[in-house]
Amino acid sequence: MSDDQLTRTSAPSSPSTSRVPDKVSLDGLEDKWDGVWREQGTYAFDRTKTREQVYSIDTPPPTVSGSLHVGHVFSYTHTDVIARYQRMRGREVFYPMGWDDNGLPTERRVQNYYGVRCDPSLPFEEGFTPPHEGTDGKAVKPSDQVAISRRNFVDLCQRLTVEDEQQFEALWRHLGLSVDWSHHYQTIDDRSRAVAQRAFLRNLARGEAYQAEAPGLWDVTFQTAVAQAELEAREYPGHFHRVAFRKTSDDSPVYIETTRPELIPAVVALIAHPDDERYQGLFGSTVRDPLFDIEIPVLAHPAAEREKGAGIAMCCTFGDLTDVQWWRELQLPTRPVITRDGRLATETPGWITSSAGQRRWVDLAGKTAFSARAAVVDLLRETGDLDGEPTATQRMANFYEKGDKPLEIVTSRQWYIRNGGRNEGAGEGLREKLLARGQELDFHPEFMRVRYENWVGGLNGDWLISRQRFFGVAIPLWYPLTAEGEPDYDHAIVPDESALPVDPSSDVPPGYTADQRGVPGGFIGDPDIMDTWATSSLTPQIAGGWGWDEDLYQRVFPMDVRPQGQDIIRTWLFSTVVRSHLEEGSLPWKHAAISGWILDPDRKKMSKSKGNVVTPMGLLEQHGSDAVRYWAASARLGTDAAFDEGQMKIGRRLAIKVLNASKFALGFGAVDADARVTEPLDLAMLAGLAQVVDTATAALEGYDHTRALETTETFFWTFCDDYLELVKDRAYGTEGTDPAATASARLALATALDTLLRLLAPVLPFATEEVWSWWREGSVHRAPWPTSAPLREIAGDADPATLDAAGRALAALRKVKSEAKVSMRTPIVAGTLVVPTGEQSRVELAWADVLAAGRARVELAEGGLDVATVEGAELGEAPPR
RNA sequence: GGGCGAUUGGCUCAGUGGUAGAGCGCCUCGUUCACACCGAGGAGGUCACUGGUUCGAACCCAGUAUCGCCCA
Repeated sequence: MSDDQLTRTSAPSSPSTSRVPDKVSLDGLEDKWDGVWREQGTYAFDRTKTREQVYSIDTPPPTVSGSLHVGHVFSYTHTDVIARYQRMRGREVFYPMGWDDNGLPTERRVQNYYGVRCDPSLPFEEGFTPPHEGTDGKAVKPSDQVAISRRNFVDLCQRLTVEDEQQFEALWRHLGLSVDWSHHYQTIDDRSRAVAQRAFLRNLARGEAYQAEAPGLWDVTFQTAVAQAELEAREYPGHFHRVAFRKTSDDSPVYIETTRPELIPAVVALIAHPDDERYQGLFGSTVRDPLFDIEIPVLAHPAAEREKGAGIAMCCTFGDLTDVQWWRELQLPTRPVITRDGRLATETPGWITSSAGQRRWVDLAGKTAFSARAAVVDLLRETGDLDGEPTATQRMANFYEKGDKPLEIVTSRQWYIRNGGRNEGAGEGLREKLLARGQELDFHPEFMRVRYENWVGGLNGDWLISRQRFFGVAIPLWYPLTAEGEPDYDHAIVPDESALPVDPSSDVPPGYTADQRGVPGGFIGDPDIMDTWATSSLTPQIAGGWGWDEDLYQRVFPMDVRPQGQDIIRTWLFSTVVRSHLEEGSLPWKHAAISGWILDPDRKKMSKSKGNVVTPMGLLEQHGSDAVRYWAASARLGTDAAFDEGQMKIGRRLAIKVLNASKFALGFGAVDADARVTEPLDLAMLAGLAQVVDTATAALEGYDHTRALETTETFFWTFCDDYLELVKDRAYGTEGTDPAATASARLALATALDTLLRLLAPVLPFATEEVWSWWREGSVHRAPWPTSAPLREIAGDADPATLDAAGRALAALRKVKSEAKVSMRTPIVAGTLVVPTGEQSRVELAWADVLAAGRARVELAEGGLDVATVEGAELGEAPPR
């Protein structure tokens, strides 16, 4: 530590040559340094630090049952650059890693990997052995899957995710993420489940969680309710069917157009726009449907689209969300025909009373929506009420993001959490408060804020959190059973917080005994689990120890930054803001750092389904982790980046350059203790470096790692190509060189290197650490971030332009040789170097170095040209090798 | 349909009012003791388009086109 303090405020201590290797290489640095960092606890979080001293990161927990792809490497590198910078700035960085192993992706992966499926009605089987251990990615057909109990299934989920997590950790370590691996969590582990359940119970106690029997979006494939945040609107092919309804008064036809004729038995009204002149006479009258003799009113509502189809719509239970709106606002009856498996009910609905209608229903009962549609069309052809042929159309339909059938709308009892989507009860004014939270949050880049605002502004309901799945965090409630054996949902039984996590399907609620489960007068557990976001929205609380390590929690919450992708602003970011607002009355973090997409060379988003994903580990091994990190760090937050292996090669080149230039700069042995930087060129270089330090620091403070890297990199290449060449002879102490000038060069080299290594450390942790180990104690990643003050102290009023001018002068000398097609070792024995007007005095300051580096004996003059040139150059003989 | 972002040399991208930049690629040359996973030099662009503001526009304003994304 004292060594670090020394380097920060004064010239670096003397480099020792003993540890500079003869041959340098990037190969093997990842394993070498990961091992050292692990052993020395380089990234261990010191929990004695106070909140002001801590920089805390709410790391995205990757979905462990998926596979990591290049996009993960990309965005996680952005976070790590921030983490490393903040650590060097002196903040104690809280950088945990979580695994998201809760939810449908894990369920599906377990089904495929082990060849099983969950049947909650089955009993637990001790010592169960699954039929498969990995199926090479091939899905086992559902009919061949072995049905097992929920507990057996969950056991397999946890078994598999442990294996996946090991692979993920290995990749992150290889990439060099400076995570404290002792702080890790799984979204399905006991603590996460306890946090999710505790937060839910507190929402419940404050009235922010409520249950409702309401129409909701339902996926018939997965047989679960779906929240607004999980919707995806997609084009879906269908047909418009022009169907005649009959006026009750005179049997004359009223034509409607529908894409879902199978819902005719669920019709509750025909609805047109109140201003639509065509239907003024019909409002208030009734019509009958053509097949089932259901009498329905014709009503007016402004949501009816006049331009669409016939301008009058069939309102059913429920074809789309507009139907739900009409049902609610016009207080229409409920006539559900679609069941939760997506089929029409088997029993004849009570509202179909005519014998003809009942006969027709028999043709439809139990059919899928798709088959029923065909059957209805046949019936309409028979009765002659289908006008013309159905015409093809593309309509927008709502899909569950992981599903491939359009969502149905079914009525069910579900739990909701207030999120500002309904302005009532505990949700009153909530939307505005959450919009204000969005204003409070620093988005990087700033324009990502509008995605948050668009989403919050467009919410049309509260957050539905119940999911009818098996693997997840259970809703921690039981319901008393009445004497008739019916659940009393209004008097939910809650567990004590100290008992969390609970599993209502096996745990017994307070005040009951196990044998009362399912018995009249006894109890029943809520069978559902929570939406995965209901847990993931609490990652700051989970990672921070909310409820089980309050001491830690108060040191890290609210966190400093949430890094994440732009695609989940509406889900993860928003839901986390909601939970933190409800629970803590604050934002969960100060900053949101939003990474862009990785695009393949055709500018398409890279994804597994497109088959263009590259394996991250292979990439790291091929190019080296520093190289891949360089590519990632070259892309700014919020900006999509091309997958560009060329950029990785440039990164590799830079990392190798760091090793080689360091070898040179450190290769002169110890610098005398009384050495001073005195030569104008050396002072100018350090003055330029001071500017770079300021620019890079300001950029990183503003979450602009790209600018920091670019500035540092540009300077570093000038340092290598010009400065090193210019001072080489002097640094070597070539015969006739003033020893003080030699000492000046050597000290300046060491000073600059010390600073450059620290500037590059966040992006190139392996190469910089390797070099640091040659001549420094401890880790560069725990060294202080450089400041410009000590550099300026040395450089005084030196002008960085001196180095630029000297570099251009040297280039002019090189050009002479290049155009003469001779070796750079060839001397220039005569001529005049003419530099642009005003530059002569600068070049003079470094004239001896310029002549030495250019192997030149020429005069110096200035003239009107804007580039330095050599006039009357005479070349000598290249010295023999 | 509304919104956000992008459009600069073959490629990937910097550049927010003052004479167009970098790297890669390309061409030419060079085994110099830090570096051939190298070095040096060079060629290459009417800054998507149309108007406007300004002494001056890649940059500001209005509109158009194309691409990507978000929301309906």
